[in-house]
Amino acid sequence: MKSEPGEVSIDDALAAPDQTVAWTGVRNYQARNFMRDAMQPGDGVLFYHSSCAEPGIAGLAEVASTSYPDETQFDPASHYYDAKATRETPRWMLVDVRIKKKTQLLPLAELRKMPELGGMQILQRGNRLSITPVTPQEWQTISRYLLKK
DNA sequence: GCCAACGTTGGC
DNA sequence: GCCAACGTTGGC
Repeated sequence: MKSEPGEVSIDDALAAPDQTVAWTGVRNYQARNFMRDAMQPGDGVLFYHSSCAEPGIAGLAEVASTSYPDETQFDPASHYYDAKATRETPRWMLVDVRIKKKTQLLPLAELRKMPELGGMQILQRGNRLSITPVTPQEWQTISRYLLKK
């Protein structure tokens, strides 16, 4: 899951109550559908810093809730306000994400050097989705790399 | 700041 | 439903 550290960094998430943040601001249907339909509490999350000086994986997290409406869609003062969304028929759903471990940054450039990750969705040309699935093999490769001393 | 790639919008 | 125009993402 991508986050711009200028908005919510892994340190921001660590400082939040219960190390948990609501994943607000997703306004892409595919990404929303992953949160709404595919994610379960306890699922592993790679916390990725995007649009910053050093893009890459900053730590390990987990899905900490089932999906529920993103409050920011109802708030006219929010950058993420959506006039077409109502409380009766919300358009944007999110999940809570709890940080489990901040790690050394695993930079995008390093990810690209790992042959086992050649098929990883986030590394594909033109990928822009802020939430993408990770295969068990990719998870193994990355979490081992992150947790090794 | 550039720009490739992709998503969304809206006229027809 | 098509598709051109426009907006956004995100690495570099």
